[in-house]
Amino acid sequence: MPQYNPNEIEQKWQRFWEKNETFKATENPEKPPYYVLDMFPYPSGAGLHVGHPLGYIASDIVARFKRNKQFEVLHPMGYDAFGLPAEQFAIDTGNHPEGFTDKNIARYEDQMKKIGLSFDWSRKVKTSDPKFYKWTQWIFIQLFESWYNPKTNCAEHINDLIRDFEKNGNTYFTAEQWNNFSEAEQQKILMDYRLAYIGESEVNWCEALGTVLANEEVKDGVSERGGYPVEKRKMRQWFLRITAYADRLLQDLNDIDWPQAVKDMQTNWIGKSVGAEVDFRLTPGPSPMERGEMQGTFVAENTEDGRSTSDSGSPLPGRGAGGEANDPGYMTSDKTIWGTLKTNARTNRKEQTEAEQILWEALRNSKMGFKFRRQHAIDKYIADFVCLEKKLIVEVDGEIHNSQKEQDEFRTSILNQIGFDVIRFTNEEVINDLENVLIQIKERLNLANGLTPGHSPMEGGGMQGRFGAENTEDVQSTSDSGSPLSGRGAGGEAKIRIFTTRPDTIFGASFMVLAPEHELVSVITSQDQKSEVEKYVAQAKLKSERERKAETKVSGVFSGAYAINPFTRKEIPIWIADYVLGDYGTGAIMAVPGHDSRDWAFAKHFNLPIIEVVEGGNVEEASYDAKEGYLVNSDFLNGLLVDQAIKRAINEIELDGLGKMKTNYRLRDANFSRQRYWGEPFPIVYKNGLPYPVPFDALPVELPEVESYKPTGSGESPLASVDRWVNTPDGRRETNTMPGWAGSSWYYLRYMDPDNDFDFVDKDKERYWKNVDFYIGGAEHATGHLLYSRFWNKFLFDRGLVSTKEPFKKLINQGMIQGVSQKISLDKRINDQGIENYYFISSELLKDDTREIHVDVSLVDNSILDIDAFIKWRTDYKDFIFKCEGGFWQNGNFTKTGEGSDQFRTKSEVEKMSKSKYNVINPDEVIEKYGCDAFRMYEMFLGPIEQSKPWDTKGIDGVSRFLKRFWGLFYDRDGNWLVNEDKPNAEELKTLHKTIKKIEDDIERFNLNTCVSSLMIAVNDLGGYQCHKKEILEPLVILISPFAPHIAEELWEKLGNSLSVAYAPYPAYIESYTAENSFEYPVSVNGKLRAKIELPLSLSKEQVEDEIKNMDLSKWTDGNPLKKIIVVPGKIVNVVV
RNA sequence: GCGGAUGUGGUGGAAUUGGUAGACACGCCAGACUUAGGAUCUGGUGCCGAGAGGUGUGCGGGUUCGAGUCCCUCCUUCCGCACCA
Repeated sequence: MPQYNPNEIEQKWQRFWEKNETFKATENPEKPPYYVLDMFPYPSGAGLHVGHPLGYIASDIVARFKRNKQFEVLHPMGYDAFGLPAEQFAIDTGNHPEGFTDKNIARYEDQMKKIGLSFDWSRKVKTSDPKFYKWTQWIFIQLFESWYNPKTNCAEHINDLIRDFEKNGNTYFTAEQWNNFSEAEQQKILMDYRLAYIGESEVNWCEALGTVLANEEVKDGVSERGGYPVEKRKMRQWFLRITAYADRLLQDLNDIDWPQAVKDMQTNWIGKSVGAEVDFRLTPGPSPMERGEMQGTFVAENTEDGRSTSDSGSPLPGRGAGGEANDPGYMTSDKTIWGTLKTNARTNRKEQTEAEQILWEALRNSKMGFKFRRQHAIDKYIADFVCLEKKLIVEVDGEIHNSQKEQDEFRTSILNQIGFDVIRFTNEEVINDLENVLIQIKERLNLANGLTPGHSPMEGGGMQGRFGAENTEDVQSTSDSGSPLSGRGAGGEAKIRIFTTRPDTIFGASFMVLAPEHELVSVITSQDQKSEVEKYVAQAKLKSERERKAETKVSGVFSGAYAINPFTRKEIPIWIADYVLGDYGTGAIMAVPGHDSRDWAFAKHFNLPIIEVVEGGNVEEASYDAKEGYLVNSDFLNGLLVDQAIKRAINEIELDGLGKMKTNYRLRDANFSRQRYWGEPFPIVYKNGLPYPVPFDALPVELPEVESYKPTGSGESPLASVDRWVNTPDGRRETNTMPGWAGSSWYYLRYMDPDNDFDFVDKDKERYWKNVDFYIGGAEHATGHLLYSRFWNKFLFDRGLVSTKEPFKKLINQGMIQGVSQKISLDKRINDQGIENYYFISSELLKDDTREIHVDVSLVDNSILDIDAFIKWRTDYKDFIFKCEGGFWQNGNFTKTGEGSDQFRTKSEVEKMSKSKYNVINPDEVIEKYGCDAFRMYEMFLGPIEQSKPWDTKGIDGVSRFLKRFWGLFYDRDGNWLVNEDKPNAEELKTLHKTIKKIEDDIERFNLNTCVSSLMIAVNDLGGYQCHKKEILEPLVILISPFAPHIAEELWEKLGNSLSVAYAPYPAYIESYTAENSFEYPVSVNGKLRAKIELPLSLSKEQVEDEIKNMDLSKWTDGNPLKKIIVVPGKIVNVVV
């Protein structure tokens, strides 16, 4: 084969590799393992464009290099096959998404194989394959059957927790109580601990489409398809308790070699802030109660989504101090407002409704077997009827309650927390069917039987309340904060709990701010401010999240209430403002305008006092936010540095019982449910409404065939309509499916052992490969996939299922390849007859105000437009004039009008590669023309992998020529074999060994662009020496093989080797060959390069100095004496005059 | 606003610990071979200047014998987060 014919040899070797399974990895104990992985591709219908292979080529080079370095290399590829485009295709066409997906996969694979990537295709996985998702389901069951033990900081089997409950109980219940709980009660409690749990969260519901939409399907508040309105709707969802791992996910970032940008993004996403929670007491000011208002009006306002920062939000109830929960039963009312409550209660008793009167007659005098009281104050509320012994509250609601369900729910949840069961009836129920009402009350009383009254919030129906309150998307999971109404009982005073990261500045807290959705807003608001506050809160609710984000101006309203700064003892006003977020911290802050810019802006706007407590700025001019400087105006903190003051303040706060040190996270638990067909079914069956995992031998739970992929209209997934699948002898199946990231969270483990039917990965194999050594992919996965996989991996590690803490040791984000668009300009001229004439104008004649249109890049060569091809493509322009410097073209004829070129030039611009810009480069075509070795090398040659850079097809000529020159070292133009057995000379050896060193160093650092350069230099040098020596060329073939594997295999074979070059040992670098014995020193005078002098490298500094002194430098020294000579051996000489 | 990245010839980029700025390649210019050139080969190519020389890594300042590289201020472009207490 005389001429270099890339297409021929590339096909030959690709077939060879496939047939011989050249890249099949084994768990070879003789070799060190190296795992190279590309991020899991989702096979989209569009196939690959030149941007996609960048990462694949880079990782392939690393994989091939490591094989030459005698590592056992695992380099697999597979597909993240579940996803929205396939779902949408199925909905649109009625065809099964699997066929669509498989077709796309085939296309992807075909393209990847043409690039000569050295994947071990025998390990291919596909997430939608039941053999794969069997184990995704299995891992889900492991999560379901695990809880996070905060004491060991480790996930443990839920059975360990159950055993502990059976033996020791927990803060809320005794062992005996636990053992007497019904199965349902136990399961509900355990749900608060499981790492996979059911909660409730808001989804994007589109009524018109009858379906739930993903965030990316919603644009500007309407559905992307059709533009229908989208509203938030609460749905029961599965969640994964990633928040339990928040701190470890953060800490272990230190141990992995990832781009700082990705680490920063994860750090930011987890959002840890350490500070203190501090209770601020309210001053005993006027409250709604004292104004004799009805109970309904002073029910604390519920947050919009039912979320509270209360203890009920904690998934780990056992963790907290739990103090508030153990209040003695006799203290049923809030002391601060007892006076008011008493008055109200008396009034209410006099003004009983008909229904209340009827019920009272049935309950009074222990007619039900237990003593009931009516209009009795409990906490901040007045209960219609209460049985204190059984802690059962009975409420009778009139019409008004229909409109305040949310408030009632909140009230119920608060009462549940302090241990009361609440049962509610309407007036009608009591009047029309008293008997049924009494039966229900009786049942509730019996349910509470056997429990010691008055101790646990978990007992009886209380659990339901707990559970209900917990099921919000934004569970403040890692929070173990107490109720916002804490302090009941213990202190007997109303408090507002704030979170601050700057407890040192507490003496500078001159006001407080509550989020508009804070539950105490309506409780504390004074009569005078009531209407204004209500108006503000209503406005804040109306504002969409978008508007609230866009809003920059300061807004807020005074509540009329005051609190006492626990350190200054001064009264400070409480404001309501939406710059404080309801779902972060406690939804309330102490405002320190001197040292927080937002507080400062607020204080300035509303003319509130600004107190300096840290020296270093001018708080009249701006807040001083820096954590540097000494404390002033702060009593016992005066003179301390900020760091010391923070510690001292927290210490003091804890000693005084005002609060405690506290860590907050922004991270939220991960929603794991999708209302879709095309995803992994949950291995869950509901018995009596409680979820149970299916037994192991029932796995995988396969996706059933469905009649239609269309949305059900009810918000449920299409699976819900398959009765025969949904209904099992054991109960009803979960009909949600798992999200796209389920499979991708652990796929890297499956590659280690893809066909195992008995385990998700064999333990020994997992211990051999451990984790991914080198991972490459796009930066868009920084906080999604990369965080979830770390979480799953840590979980599996905790449970002893994998052996490493982190899944991906080294990570690189590849940049994008941008397109170079070509544009031509359309100009307009009005001729004598006043008719508008449009014509195109060559770019060098360009004026500013022309209209530009994109031209397909294939019609442009070197910014010269092929006009004939253009008008063939866009026939609507066929009669247009194309004006050039020397004349114009029209209908294929050129009319010369003057001097200059007849070429029509385009304007180029770097843009994203996209169809609409006609700048997409198809790798298939490039490979067809230049060969895939040239394509691979050029992609690397463009620049550093991490950077985005434009694709310039012209540039590929450079590497194409290089490969031909390289070939030319082996064959002459007539196809004669040139390689000889001559001994290489020193120069040739130097070239070879410098290259060996350079390639090795650069690949280890992932500088693949400079590798290509150094190979070019080597080939240029050897070409210059006319070197055709086997001793030089054979090692060079190995050096080039990771980059251009096909040409390397071909020449390797021609050199007489029978085995693939893929496993040839990387040549050893021998330093002595590269040693120089002399150096041409650049000599600069006062830092400016003036002369050069060739000197032996063996000379000492002093000897070099002597040589310099003997030089004639007078031209540049102006006759001034040499002050100093600086000699850097082997580098430079600088003469100072 | 906060955080990160980035800025070097006409273009992509190189310069690994502070030591000859512009490697390698594209493009361009000139030449050779050729019926031809969108093939191949040779030479040249930061800018200003005829030259000597001057000047030059986003702007301005600093440290140093010496700065693309270190420090400070500001700016450009891109990405991420966005009232996180």
